[in-house]
Amino acid sequence: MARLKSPEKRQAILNATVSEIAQVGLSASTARIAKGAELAEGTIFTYFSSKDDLFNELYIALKTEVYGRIHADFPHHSGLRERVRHIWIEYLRWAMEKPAERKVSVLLNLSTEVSAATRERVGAERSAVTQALQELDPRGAFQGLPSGFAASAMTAMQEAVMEMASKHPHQADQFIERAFDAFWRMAE
Amino acid sequence: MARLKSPEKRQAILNATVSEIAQVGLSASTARIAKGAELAEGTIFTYFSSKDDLFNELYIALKTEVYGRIHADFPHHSGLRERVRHIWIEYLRWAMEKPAERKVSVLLNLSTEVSAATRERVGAERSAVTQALQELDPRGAFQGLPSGFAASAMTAMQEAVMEMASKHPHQADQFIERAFDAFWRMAE
Amino acid sequence: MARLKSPEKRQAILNATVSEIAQVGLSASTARIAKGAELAEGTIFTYFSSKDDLFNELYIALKTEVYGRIHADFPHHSGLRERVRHIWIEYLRWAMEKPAERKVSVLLNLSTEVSAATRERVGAERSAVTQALQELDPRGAFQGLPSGFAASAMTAMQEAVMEMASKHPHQADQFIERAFDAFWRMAE
Amino acid sequence: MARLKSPEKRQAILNATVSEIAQVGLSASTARIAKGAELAEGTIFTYFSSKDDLFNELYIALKTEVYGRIHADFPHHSGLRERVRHIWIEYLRWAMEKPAERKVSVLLNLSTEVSAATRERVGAERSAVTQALQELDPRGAFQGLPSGFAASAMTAMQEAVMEMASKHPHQADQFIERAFDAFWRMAE
DNA sequence: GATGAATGAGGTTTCATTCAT
DNA sequence: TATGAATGAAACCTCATTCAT
Repeated sequence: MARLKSPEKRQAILNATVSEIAQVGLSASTARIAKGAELAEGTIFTYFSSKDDLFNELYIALKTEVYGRIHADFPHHSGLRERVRHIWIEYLRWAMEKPAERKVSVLLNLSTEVSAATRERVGAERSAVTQALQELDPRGAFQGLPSGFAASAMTAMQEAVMEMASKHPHQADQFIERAFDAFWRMAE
Repeated sequence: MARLKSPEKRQAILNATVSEIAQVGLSASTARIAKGAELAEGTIFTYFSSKDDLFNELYIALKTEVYGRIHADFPHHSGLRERVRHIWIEYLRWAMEKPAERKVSVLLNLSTEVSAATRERVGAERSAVTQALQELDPRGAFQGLPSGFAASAMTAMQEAVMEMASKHPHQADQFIERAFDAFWRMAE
Repeated sequence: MARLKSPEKRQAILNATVSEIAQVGLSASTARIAKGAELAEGTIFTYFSSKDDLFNELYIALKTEVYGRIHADFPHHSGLRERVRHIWIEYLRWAMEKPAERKVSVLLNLSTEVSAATRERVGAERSAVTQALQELDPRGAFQGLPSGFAASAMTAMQEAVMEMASKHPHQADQFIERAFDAFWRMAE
Repeated sequence: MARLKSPEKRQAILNATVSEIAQVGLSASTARIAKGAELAEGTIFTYFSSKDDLFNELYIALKTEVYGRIHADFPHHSGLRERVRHIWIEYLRWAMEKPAERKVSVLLNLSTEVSAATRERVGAERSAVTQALQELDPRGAFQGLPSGFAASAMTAMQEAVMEMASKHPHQADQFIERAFDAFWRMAE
């Protein structure tokens, strides 16, 4: 048989895509991505049917990575605060360990190139997260705000933490904890 | 004497740019922007030296618009809560009245095409805002977090409000108020 | 005002297209066509929206040229033989004067790139030709064959003449006449 | 010993090539041909040294098929009319039974990819046909026209019959006979 | 021999920018 | 100043062919 499609090359392409998008934005070219992955330009298209497909698959890979991490040792049987804190921390740790991935994730979120179908596919993978955040909705200051607001607020506050933490990386763990306390005030 | 450059045309270009970017993202082409402004393709380049320049100028125009609005009837002599509430409300009103402008503003914020110099130039225009938000830093749950965190948190929370408000536009005013209460809990 | 689109350049593109297709077939590339027309690659696309459009327009131009020539001094009031002979001669003269045009015309006829709509548009331009050829259908050996066969037979026989005439160009006029006599035998 | 090249696979490639070219023209890709033959992309190149070679071999195969059929029960000892009629009928029957093959044959005839050498090789296989058609040259209306014209005229007229017959398939046999009568008028 | 991943040249088309008008 | 045709680099993608398996 001929060579098999190599998962390593596929991953190399995804990695190179992250790195290019992080540098130049969504206008990253397939030619430069190929060069980054040390592959021929054409090879990208044996792994992804089009640039669009590549971006959608990357979106899925990134989301899967974070949610996988969050679910890995999720404290399903702990109290709400503990579960929300777990989400808070794991997400922020990932984001800080992999700033390029996180930046690309943000850009893809805003992009029209990621299809609704792709977004839906990913939604399924975050059940425990979704549930915990839904429990926040009727609590504290979130009462009277539409369902889903707590989740949005959390994501939003995490953005703020990211920004700060990237400026003071050695204090990051401390910020993460303190900022969670701030966030939790809204839920009490 | 030669004709003068017309401020109306300049503004038409900026408006068309907003509308194009809102539709297709930062890959909006100068040709389509020109068509949107009902001008010839080349005319863009008598008003802006390059596409890059256009995007930077647009960034400035958008930021100037919001901050101008916030400063217009800013309650300089009121208490902190009132001043922060004013910023909160005015920004959100602008964002909801002009969703395309806001969307473009977000995209430009994330873009590498807007230079550091441009971002600095705009910083100067937000003195009252900056000052009010700095006063938040040592308060409530923001203690122990780096200076600037409160401002980031506010921006972030406003994102969350925007998202919700765009889904339930008729209740927007109510959300804005309630969400401010939630935010303010962190500062108490 | 800016430069106007120049009919000369449009024609230069069409000519270069003929010459390229004549040499390499329908796989002629836009890059080589542009070079042949001594224009930049991009310029082709200010005159034709796509390669497909170019080929369709070329088809129309070629057909219009022949039919225009045939209709120019068409003997509308002569007998059938004279009218058919006129068509026979004028078509063959054109084909022999412009062998590349004719070759391209044949290739485009067989090509799927020329749309049905384009073919119809051209049909309208050949009224006198169509009519004369229809008068042939019930005559001589064409009786009992479907309508349109005489026209096909004529085209077909002209192909044969073309082939011979291109091998013996100095006797071409003589062949054209004699071959018409042969063709006409079928109609008597 | 190594496996032998399989004549079945070679034929499968030729068949798939016919079917692809019939559908999309001479731009048929080797990848799609391979898929049509249910073989791997690379396998084509163990049977044919290049795409060009494949097309030339296909040309030969198609011509060999028709001439083989015509020669199979050729009435060598009959009169000229009978021999020409045999050629006429057998060719048209083949063309109508295998419209894709015929279409491809026409396209390859016009193509620059089929070399002069290939065309010559095939010429040898049509001795009886060539001879019968040469006997037509000095007859009837073909007098005074160059040698070979009768053969061209016949091919040409067959094209016309094909076109009509494909539009009225159930009357095809009848057309074939009647059109032969028309053709023969030129030879009387 | 058979496979299909890998290659990179070359295809069509878009686009920011220039410049003749 | 305003126009839009002209430019050619660069974008995405296809493809014949090679070669590791």
